[in-house]
Amino acid sequence: MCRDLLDWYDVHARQLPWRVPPAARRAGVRPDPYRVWLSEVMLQQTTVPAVKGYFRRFTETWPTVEALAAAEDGAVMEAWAGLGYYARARNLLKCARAVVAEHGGRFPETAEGLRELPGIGPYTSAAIAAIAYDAPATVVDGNVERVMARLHDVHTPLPAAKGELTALAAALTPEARPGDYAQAVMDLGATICTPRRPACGICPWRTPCAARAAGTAPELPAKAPKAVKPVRLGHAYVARRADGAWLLERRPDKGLLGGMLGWPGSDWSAAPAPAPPLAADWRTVGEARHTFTHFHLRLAVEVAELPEGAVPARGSFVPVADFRPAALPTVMRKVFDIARSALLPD
DNA sequence: AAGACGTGGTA
DNA sequence: TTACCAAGTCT
Repeated sequence: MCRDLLDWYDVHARQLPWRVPPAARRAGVRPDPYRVWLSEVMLQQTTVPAVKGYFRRFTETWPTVEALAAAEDGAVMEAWAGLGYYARARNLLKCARAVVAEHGGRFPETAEGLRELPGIGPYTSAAIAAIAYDAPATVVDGNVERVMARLHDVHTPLPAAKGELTALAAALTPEARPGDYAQAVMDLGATICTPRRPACGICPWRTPCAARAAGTAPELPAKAPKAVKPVRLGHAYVARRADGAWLLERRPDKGLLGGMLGWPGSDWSAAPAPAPPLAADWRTVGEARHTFTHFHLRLAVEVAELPEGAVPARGSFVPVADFRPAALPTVMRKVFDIARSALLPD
Protein backbone atom coordinates (compact mmCIF):
# COMPACT_ATOMS: atom_id res chain seq x y z
CA MET A 1 0.00 0.00 0.00
CA CYS A 2 2.87 2.35 0.81
CA ARG A 3 4.24 1.33 -2.54
CA ASP A 4 1.13 2.68 -4.30
CA LEU A 5 1.63 6.00 -2.55
CA LEU A 6 5.37 6.16 -3.31
CA ASP A 7 4.70 5.33 -6.97
CA TRP A 8 2.19 8.18 -7.04
CA TYR A 9 4.70 10.50 -5.34
CA ASP A 10 7.40 9.66 -7.89
CA VAL A 11 5.13 11.14 -10.55
CA HIS A 12 3.18 13.82 -8.68
CA ALA A 13 5.53 15.17 -5.99
CA ARG A 14 5.16 18.92 -5.63
CA GLN A 15 8.29 20.83 -6.51
CA LEU A 16 9.16 23.07 -3.59
CA PRO A 17 12.22 25.28 -2.99
CA TRP A 18 13.28 23.32 0.10
CA ARG A 19 12.65 19.87 -1.35
CA VAL A 20 14.88 17.33 -3.14
CA PRO A 21 12.74 15.65 -5.85
CA PRO A 22 12.24 11.87 -5.40
CA ALA A 23 14.44 10.95 -8.39
CA ALA A 24 17.37 12.96 -7.08
CA ARG A 25 16.72 11.69 -3.56
CA ARG A 26 17.00 8.09 -4.76
CA ALA A 27 20.20 8.99 -6.60
CA GLY A 28 21.66 9.87 -3.22
CA VAL A 29 21.13 13.62 -3.05
CA ARG A 30 20.45 14.69 0.54
CA PRO A 31 18.52 17.81 1.47
CA ASP A 32 20.29 20.43 3.60
CA PRO A 33 19.04 19.87 7.19
CA TYR A 34 19.15 23.63 7.77
CA ARG A 35 16.75 24.24 4.91
CA VAL A 36 14.51 21.35 5.97
CA TRP A 37 14.34 22.71 9.51
CA LEU A 38 13.70 26.29 8.37
CA SER A 39 10.95 25.24 5.97
CA GLU A 40 9.25 22.98 8.51
CA VAL A 41 9.15 25.71 11.15
CA MET A 42 7.76 28.20 8.63
CA LEU A 43 5.16 25.65 7.52
CA GLN A 44 3.76 25.15 11.03
CA GLN A 45 0.08 26.17 10.67
CA THR A 46 1.04 28.09 7.54
CA THR A 47 0.33 27.50 3.86
CA VAL A 48 2.97 26.75 1.22
CA PRO A 49 2.22 29.92 -0.83
CA ALA A 50 2.64 32.10 2.26
CA VAL A 51 5.97 30.48 3.12
CA LYS A 52 7.74 30.59 -0.26
CA GLY A 53 8.78 34.26 -0.25
CA TYR A 54 9.89 34.16 3.38
CA PHE A 55 11.93 31.02 2.79
CA ARG A 56 13.71 32.61 -0.17
CA ARG A 57 14.52 35.80 1.71
CA PHE A 58 15.71 33.94 4.81
CA THR A 59 18.00 31.59 2.89
CA GLU A 60 19.40 34.46 0.82
CA THR A 61 20.09 36.56 3.91
CA TRP A 62 21.20 33.68 6.16
CA PRO A 63 22.36 30.73 3.99
CA THR A 64 23.58 28.63 6.94
CA VAL A 65 22.63 27.94 10.52
CA GLU A 66 25.85 29.72 11.58
CA ALA A 67 24.79 32.85 9.69
CA LEU A 68 21.34 32.78 11.25
CA ALA A 69 22.75 32.20 14.73
CA ALA A 70 24.89 35.34 14.31
CA ALA A 71 21.97 37.50 13.17
CA GLU A 72 20.56 40.32 15.27
CA ASP A 73 17.24 39.56 16.98
CA GLY A 74 15.57 42.62 15.45
CA ALA A 75 16.63 41.68 11.93
CA VAL A 76 15.11 38.22 12.24
CA MET A 77 11.86 39.49 13.77
CA GLU A 78 11.60 42.05 10.97
CA ALA A 79 12.17 39.39 8.33
CA TRP A 80 9.47 37.23 9.94
CA ALA A 81 6.95 40.11 10.11
CA GLY A 82 3.66 39.17 8.43
CA LEU A 83 4.14 35.41 8.69
CA GLY A 84 2.48 35.16 12.11
CA TYR A 85 3.02 33.06 15.24
CA TYR A 86 6.03 35.15 16.20
CA ALA A 87 7.14 32.75 18.94
CA ARG A 88 8.39 30.67 16.01
CA ALA A 89 10.86 33.41 15.07
CA ARG A 90 12.08 33.80 18.64
CA ASN A 91 12.50 30.03 18.95
CA LEU A 92 14.12 29.87 15.52
CA LEU A 93 16.96 32.07 16.75
CA LYS A 94 17.25 30.18 20.05
CA CYS A 95 17.39 26.93 18.12
CA ALA A 96 20.01 28.15 15.62
CA ARG A 97 22.19 29.40 18.46
CA ALA A 98 21.80 26.11 20.36
CA VAL A 99 22.73 24.09 17.27
CA VAL A 100 25.86 26.19 16.78
CA ALA A 101 26.86 26.44 20.46
CA GLU A 102 25.94 22.93 21.62
CA HIS A 103 26.05 20.75 18.50
CA GLY A 104 28.91 22.21 16.48
CA GLY A 105 26.58 23.60 13.85
CA ARG A 106 25.03 20.20 13.01
CA PHE A 107 21.41 19.37 13.69
CA PRO A 108 20.83 16.20 15.75
CA GLU A 109 20.02 13.27 13.46
CA THR A 110 17.32 11.61 15.55
CA ALA A 111 13.78 12.74 16.29
CA GLU A 112 14.52 12.46 20.03
CA GLY A 113 17.57 14.71 19.74
CA LEU A 114 15.77 17.23 17.57
CA ARG A 115 12.81 17.28 19.95
CA GLU A 116 15.03 18.86 22.63
CA LEU A 117 15.52 22.04 20.60
CA PRO A 118 13.35 25.19 20.95
CA GLY A 119 10.37 25.32 18.60
CA ILE A 120 10.72 21.68 17.55
CA GLY A 121 7.82 19.52 18.73
CA PRO A 122 6.55 16.02 17.89
CA TYR A 123 5.69 16.88 14.29
CA THR A 124 8.76 18.90 13.33
CA SER A 125 11.25 16.53 14.98
CA ALA A 126 9.78 13.59 13.05
CA ALA A 127 9.66 15.58 9.82
CA ILE A 128 13.32 16.63 9.99
CA ALA A 129 14.47 13.13 10.99
CA ALA A 130 12.53 11.57 8.12
CA ILE A 131 13.13 14.16 5.39
CA ALA A 132 16.71 15.23 6.15
CA TYR A 133 18.09 11.93 7.49
CA ASP A 134 15.67 9.35 6.06
CA ALA A 135 14.94 8.00 9.54
CA PRO A 136 11.75 5.88 9.84
CA ALA A 137 9.98 8.50 11.96
CA THR A 138 6.19 8.86 11.82
CA VAL A 139 5.10 12.32 10.79
CA VAL A 140 1.65 13.39 11.98
CA ASP A 141 0.37 16.75 10.88
CA GLY A 142 -3.08 17.94 9.89
CA ASN A 143 -2.76 16.28 6.48
CA VAL A 144 -1.82 12.92 7.96
CA GLU A 145 -4.64 13.10 10.50
CA ARG A 146 -7.13 13.76 7.71
CA VAL A 147 -5.75 11.02 5.45
CA MET A 148 -5.73 8.45 8.28
CA ALA A 149 -9.22 9.40 9.48
CA ARG A 150 -10.54 8.78 5.98
CA LEU A 151 -8.44 5.74 5.14
CA HIS A 152 -9.75 4.00 8.29
CA ASP A 153 -13.11 5.82 8.47
CA VAL A 154 -12.45 7.11 11.99
CA HIS A 155 -15.37 9.21 13.24
CA THR A 156 -13.96 10.17 16.64
CA PRO A 157 -13.64 13.96 16.65
CA LEU A 158 -10.27 15.71 16.90
CA PRO A 159 -8.39 16.37 19.08
CA ALA A 160 -9.56 13.23 20.96
CA ALA A 161 -8.76 11.08 17.90
CA LYS A 162 -5.14 12.26 17.77
CA GLY A 163 -3.69 9.21 19.52
CA GLU A 164 -5.62 6.72 17.44
CA LEU A 165 -4.68 8.46 14.19
CA THR A 166 -1.02 8.61 15.24
CA ALA A 167 -1.03 4.86 15.91
CA LEU A 168 -2.60 4.19 12.50
CA ALA A 169 0.01 6.39 10.82
CA ALA A 170 2.84 4.68 12.68
CA ALA A 171 1.61 1.24 11.60
CA LEU A 172 1.84 2.34 7.97
CA THR A 173 5.27 4.03 8.01
CA PRO A 174 7.62 1.92 5.84
CA GLU A 175 11.28 1.07 6.50
CA ALA A 176 12.14 2.00 2.91
CA ARG A 177 12.14 5.66 1.83
CA PRO A 178 10.54 7.02 5.03
CA GLY A 179 11.45 10.58 4.05
CA ASP A 180 9.71 10.40 0.70
CA TYR A 181 6.83 8.55 2.35
CA ALA A 182 6.33 11.35 4.89
CA GLN A 183 6.29 13.95 2.14
CA ALA A 184 4.04 11.75 0.00
CA VAL A 185 1.29 11.51 2.66
CA MET A 186 1.41 15.26 3.17
CA ASP A 187 1.30 15.88 -0.59
CA LEU A 188 -1.64 13.50 -0.84
CA GLY A 189 -3.46 15.43 1.87
CA ALA A 190 -2.61 18.78 0.30
CA THR A 191 -3.55 17.96 -3.29
CA ILE A 192 -5.95 14.94 -3.38
CA CYS A 193 -7.30 14.18 0.09
CA THR A 194 -8.19 17.83 0.67
CA PRO A 195 -10.44 19.09 3.48
CA ARG A 196 -13.22 20.01 1.05
CA ARG A 197 -14.16 18.14 -2.12
CA PRO A 198 -11.48 15.42 -1.96
CA ALA A 199 -10.53 14.04 -5.39
CA CYS A 200 -11.16 10.40 -4.46
CA GLY A 201 -11.44 9.37 -8.10
CA ILE A 202 -7.74 9.94 -8.75
CA CYS A 203 -6.44 8.93 -5.30
CA PRO A 204 -3.73 6.25 -5.19
CA TRP A 205 -5.45 4.94 -2.04
CA ARG A 206 -9.01 4.93 -3.41
CA THR A 207 -9.17 1.12 -3.23
CA PRO A 208 -8.22 0.60 0.43
CA CYS A 209 -9.94 3.81 1.64
CA ALA A 210 -12.77 2.95 4.09
CA ALA A 211 -14.33 6.42 4.03
CA ARG A 212 -14.42 6.36 0.25
CA ALA A 213 -16.35 3.06 0.45
CA ALA A 214 -18.69 4.45 3.13
CA GLY A 215 -19.17 7.78 1.36
CA THR A 216 -18.00 9.67 4.46
CA ALA A 217 -14.70 11.09 3.17
CA PRO A 218 -15.82 14.73 2.74
CA GLU A 219 -17.06 14.98 6.35
CA LEU A 220 -13.90 13.54 7.96
CA PRO A 221 -12.07 14.17 10.15
CA ALA A 222 -14.75 15.14 12.66
CA LYS A 223 -13.78 18.08 14.81
CA ALA A 224 -14.93 19.41 18.16
CA PRO A 225 -16.99 22.61 17.81
CA LYS A 226 -14.98 25.80 18.08
CA ALA A 227 -15.47 28.44 20.75
CA VAL A 228 -16.99 31.76 19.73
CA LYS A 229 -14.39 34.52 19.48
CA PRO A 230 -15.00 37.51 21.78
CA VAL A 231 -14.55 41.09 20.53
CA ARG A 232 -11.81 43.16 22.19
CA LEU A 233 -11.37 46.92 21.86
CA GLY A 234 -8.37 49.21 22.12
CA HIS A 235 -6.62 52.40 21.00
CA ALA A 236 -3.50 52.66 18.84
CA TYR A 237 -1.49 55.90 18.76
CA VAL A 238 0.35 56.87 15.59
CA ALA A 239 2.54 59.92 16.09
CA ARG A 240 4.50 61.64 13.32
CA ARG A 241 7.25 64.03 14.33
CA ALA A 242 7.81 67.20 12.27
CA ASP A 243 10.92 65.65 10.67
CA GLY A 244 8.86 62.66 9.54
CA ALA A 245 9.97 60.18 12.24
CA TRP A 246 7.37 57.70 13.57
CA LEU A 247 6.91 56.79 17.23
CA LEU A 248 7.15 53.00 17.61
CA GLU A 249 7.56 50.57 20.45
CA ARG A 250 9.15 47.11 20.77
CA ARG A 251 6.62 44.74 22.35
CA PRO A 252 7.73 42.54 25.25
CA ASP A 253 9.09 39.10 24.30
CA LYS A 254 6.26 37.14 25.92
CA GLY A 255 2.71 37.03 24.70
CA LEU A 256 0.85 38.27 21.64
CA LEU A 257 3.11 39.71 18.90
CA GLY A 258 6.00 39.24 21.33
CA GLY A 259 9.26 40.85 20.22
CA MET A 260 7.61 42.69 17.34
CA LEU A 261 7.51 46.42 16.60
CA GLY A 262 4.16 48.15 17.05
CA TRP A 263 2.36 51.41 17.77
CA PRO A 264 1.99 52.44 21.41
CA GLY A 265 -1.51 51.68 22.59
CA SER A 266 -3.98 50.91 25.35
CA ASP A 267 -4.49 47.38 26.53
CA TRP A 268 -7.00 45.37 24.52
CA SER A 269 -10.06 44.62 26.62
CA ALA A 270 -13.81 45.08 26.75
CA ALA A 271 -13.44 48.66 28.11
CA PRO A 272 -9.94 49.93 27.37
CA ALA A 273 -8.63 53.02 29.17
CA PRO A 274 -6.99 55.49 26.78
CA ALA A 275 -3.19 55.42 27.24
CA PRO A 276 -1.47 57.85 24.84
CA PRO A 277 2.37 57.78 24.95
CA LEU A 278 2.47 61.55 25.48
CA ALA A 279 0.14 64.51 25.75
CA ALA A 280 -0.74 65.78 22.28
CA ASP A 281 -3.66 66.81 20.11
CA TRP A 282 -4.84 63.28 19.29
CA ARG A 283 -7.55 62.83 16.65
CA THR A 284 -9.43 59.60 15.99
CA VAL A 285 -9.22 58.91 12.26
CA GLY A 286 -10.62 55.42 11.87
CA GLU A 287 -10.86 51.86 13.15
CA ALA A 288 -8.59 48.92 12.35
CA ARG A 289 -10.22 45.49 12.48
CA HIS A 290 -8.22 42.33 12.83
CA THR A 291 -9.01 38.76 13.86
CA PHE A 292 -6.50 36.71 15.84
CA THR A 293 -6.73 33.02 16.60
CA HIS A 294 -8.94 33.52 19.65
CA PHE A 295 -10.51 37.00 19.45
CA HIS A 296 -11.65 39.81 17.16
CA LEU A 297 -9.92 43.15 17.68
CA ARG A 298 -11.17 46.66 16.88
CA LEU A 299 -8.56 49.37 17.35
CA ALA A 300 -9.46 53.07 17.32
CA VAL A 301 -6.66 54.70 15.34
CA GLU A 302 -5.51 57.98 16.93
CA VAL A 303 -3.03 60.26 15.18
CA ALA A 304 -1.03 63.34 16.20
CA GLU A 305 1.68 65.54 14.69
CA LEU A 306 4.50 66.32 17.12
CA PRO A 307 7.12 69.09 17.27
CA GLU A 308 10.83 68.25 16.85
CA GLY A 309 11.51 68.30 20.58
CA ALA A 310 8.67 65.99 21.68
CA VAL A 311 9.65 63.57 24.46
CA PRO A 312 7.40 60.48 24.65
CA ALA A 313 6.88 58.49 27.85
CA ARG A 314 6.94 55.24 25.84
CA GLY A 315 8.53 54.05 22.61
CA SER A 316 11.16 55.71 20.46
CA PHE A 317 11.22 57.61 17.20
CA VAL A 318 12.19 55.75 14.02
CA PRO A 319 13.54 58.04 11.27
CA VAL A 320 11.56 58.01 8.00
CA ALA A 321 14.53 56.50 6.18
CA ASP A 322 14.59 53.49 8.55
CA PHE A 323 10.84 52.85 8.67
CA ARG A 324 9.39 49.96 6.67
CA PRO A 325 5.71 49.10 7.15
CA ALA A 326 6.56 45.55 6.06
CA ALA A 327 8.58 45.15 9.27
CA LEU A 328 5.35 45.40 11.29
CA PRO A 329 2.96 42.58 12.13
CA THR A 330 -0.17 42.73 9.99
CA VAL A 331 -2.46 44.29 12.58
CA MET A 332 0.03 47.14 13.07
CA ARG A 333 0.34 47.57 9.31
CA LYS A 334 -3.47 47.93 9.09
CA VAL A 335 -3.29 50.67 11.73
CA PHE A 336 -0.55 52.42 9.78
CA ASP A 337 -2.49 52.34 6.52
CA ILE A 338 -5.41 54.13 8.19
CA ALA A 339 -3.17 56.65 9.97
CA ARG A 340 -1.10 57.39 6.88
CA SER A 341 -4.09 58.33 4.74
CA ALA A 342 -5.12 60.79 7.49
CA LEU A 343 -1.66 62.28 8.09
CA LEU A 344 -0.22 62.13 4.58
CA PRO A 345 -3.12 62.62 2.15
CA ASP A 346 -2.03 61.99 -1.43
C1' DA B 1 -4.53 19.86 29.53
C1' DA B 2 -6.92 23.44 27.60
C1' DG B 3 -5.86 27.82 25.90
C1' DA B 4 -2.58 31.14 23.79
C1' DC B 5 -0.56 32.14 19.73
C1' DG B 6 -1.19 35.18 13.26
C1' DT B 7 -2.27 35.43 8.84
C1' DG B 8 -4.20 35.19 4.13
C1' DG B 9 -7.02 32.53 1.09
C1' DT B 10 -11.50 30.49 0.18
C1' DA B 11 -16.52 29.42 0.17
C1' DT C 1 -19.11 39.74 6.02
C1' DT C 2 -18.25 35.80 8.53
C1' DA C 3 -16.34 31.34 9.40
C1' DC C 4 -13.25 27.89 8.43
C1' DC C 5 -8.90 26.25 7.10
C1' DA C 6 -3.31 25.43 6.63
C1' DA C 7 3.25 21.01 7.29
C1' DG C 8 2.09 22.82 15.61
C1' DT C 9 4.42 24.33 19.87
C1' DC C 10 4.51 26.01 24.41
C1' DT C 11 2.80 26.54 29.01
